[in-house]
Amino acid sequence: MESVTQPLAAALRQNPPPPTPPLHHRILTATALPHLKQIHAKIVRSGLRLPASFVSRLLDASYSSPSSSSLDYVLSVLIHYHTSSSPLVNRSLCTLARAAHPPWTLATYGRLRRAGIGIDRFSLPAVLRAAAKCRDTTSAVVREVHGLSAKMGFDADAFVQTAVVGAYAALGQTADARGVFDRMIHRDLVAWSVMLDGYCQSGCYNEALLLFDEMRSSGVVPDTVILATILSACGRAKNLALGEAVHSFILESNISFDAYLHSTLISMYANCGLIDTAQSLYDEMLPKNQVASTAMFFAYAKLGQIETARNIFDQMADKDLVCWTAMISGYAESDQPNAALKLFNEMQLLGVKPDEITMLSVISACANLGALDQAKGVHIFVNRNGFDHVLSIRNALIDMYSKCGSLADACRVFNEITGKNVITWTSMITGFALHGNGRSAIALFDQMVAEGIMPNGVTFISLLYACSHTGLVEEGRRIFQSMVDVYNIEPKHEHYSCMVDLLGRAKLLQEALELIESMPFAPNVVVWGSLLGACKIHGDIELGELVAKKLLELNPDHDGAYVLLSNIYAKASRWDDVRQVRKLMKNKGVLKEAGFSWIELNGHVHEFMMGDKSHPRSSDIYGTLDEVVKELELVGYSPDTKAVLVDLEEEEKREAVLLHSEKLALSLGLINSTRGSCIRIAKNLRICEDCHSFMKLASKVFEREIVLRDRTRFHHFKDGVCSCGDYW
DNA sequence: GTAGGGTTAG
Repeated sequence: MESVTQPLAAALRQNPPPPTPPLHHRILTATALPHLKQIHAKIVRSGLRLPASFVSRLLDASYSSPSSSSLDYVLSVLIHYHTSSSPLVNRSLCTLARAAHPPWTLATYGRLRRAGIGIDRFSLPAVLRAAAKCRDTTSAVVREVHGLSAKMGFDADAFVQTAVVGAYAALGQTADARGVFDRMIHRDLVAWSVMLDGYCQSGCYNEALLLFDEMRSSGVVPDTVILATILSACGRAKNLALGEAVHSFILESNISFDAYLHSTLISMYANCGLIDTAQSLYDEMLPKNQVASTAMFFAYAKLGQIETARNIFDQMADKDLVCWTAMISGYAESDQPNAALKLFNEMQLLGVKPDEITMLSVISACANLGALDQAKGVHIFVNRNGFDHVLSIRNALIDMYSKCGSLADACRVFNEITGKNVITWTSMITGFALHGNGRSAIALFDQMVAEGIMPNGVTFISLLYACSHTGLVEEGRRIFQSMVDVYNIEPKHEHYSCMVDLLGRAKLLQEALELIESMPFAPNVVVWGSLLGACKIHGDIELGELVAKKLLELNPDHDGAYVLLSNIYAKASRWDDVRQVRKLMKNKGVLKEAGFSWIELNGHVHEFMMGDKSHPRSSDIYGTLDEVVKELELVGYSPDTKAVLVDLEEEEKREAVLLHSEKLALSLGLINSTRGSCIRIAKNLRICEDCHSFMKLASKVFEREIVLRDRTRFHHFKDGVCSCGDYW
């Protein structure tokens, strides 16, 4: 302190400002830190006593331009001026804890304790809040403060104990929080509220709802804060019955219907699928606030009514970060990654700074787009904006890189992470699975378990998927068994679906059917769909008909069922049956999802439909395609018209096959690349057999590595072979 | 102590 203030004081002496206002006036008005420090030094020298309000301003100024030297300064002031139970100490800790400098609060707390300065019932909650906010804190700090609070005799102090509950809950230690809560002698509404919210923050909505029940039976009457928390939990847990009960309770109790409750009700009904109820509540709301509007449009976005969502979004006068993020996420989840990225750019042009949640949606959009250059751009943005050490973001980056075809980049991000969680491992396992590297996926799983990370249900979906795409039948069976026997995870539809896929692909159709019949719950469309896919691969008409029937019983509009069934018939040249299925589809208004491919060149995404002529370089593309076909025919390529599933003349079929969208994308890629380089193509449906052979030959003849992402996996074509080993 | 946006799979 001396070294900082003395030169300034000296400067002051040498060059005193001529019409100096009286010292007491300056004490009352100064706000800038250097100025305050000068006055501080003067007062210290003059032996005057410092007014508390001045010290308080001095501290505020120090916190507003934080650095380690200003922290030292704060401490020296505090240590110099403290009294045994100083409100100033508490205020400092609170300010530090709120000012997004939680590690400093902890450091300050430690040094104050060492200096023997009073820590009392008011300082402990501030320290706890800081501990809970620190990203890397384990519960050790909370445990320490918790122990200290007991030692100091605050175990019956509702204020302190509520803070302990809140701190454990904020770290996700809901069991510890609940333990403290249960031992509290006096529980006020705030204590209930903190515990309820703690459950909700950790995603334990059902526990929250149970606790709410308990609260009501113990005669505690909820207030609006608690009701809002509970309604939100009902929405997230999709517990419509309780949500409606709470709604009635609010109406019956004449509780004032404030904006909080109104927005929460809208979001509860929307989350429970009652969009019309949500809409009429929203219509009644005047004025409509940002929260309610965001809840409303996000609900439409989740229902796939993205245009309705966008209309509400566009009508909003003020849009905060949550609002932008919700719309970006809405596009990302609705398979419109380009729109999501476009909106992200617009948001930034308006000067709105993204947070971690925004970035997660943007990264996910980029993953779905599958464009590597854009992905790298997003990664650079993440690094430049200080998101690079956030675990959830790094996890999302692993997924993004693997879905953009660069397993190497995904591995790099993975290897740099210390403190990997189950999502980190699962994302990497999924990466290997997507690229057909089943052995690596299993090896990574073993390593994960060896490092003491518990797999979850999603981990097993990825693992089984990896086995299925590599044909590792025996390993798949073993993993499925260990999931139940060793890890005690109940297999769900998704797991059975992967197993059916695994067995079905390996031509074990009967075993797959038996597995479905042995399921402890009714199979859904996805499970039957996996079996139908296998019937198509192996041309099993009889079983295929049966499975398609089951599928259509569950969902008469399932386009996949019709398409696969007609493919099965087409493969066997049963054109009458094909026509009949197509007629049925037409009558029912079921549309086949249109196939398209896209390719990224210099950060620009080019999209192609089958036979698309809308590209500006269309004539070059078709010219190139003709030459490519000629060259490939020299090395034995002949269009495999089995892939054409409509009854056409042979020549027409040949043309149809040659117009597949991925071939157009490849032609554009060839025009824009040189020998030895890599061409990356993505496709929304699965690649057909003819395009697969075409890509293999093209990779050899034109000396390009071709990385093609289809609906379910990656194919890396190089030197005439594909990484999938033709097993897909 | 309160409402709206989130990463792995599908």
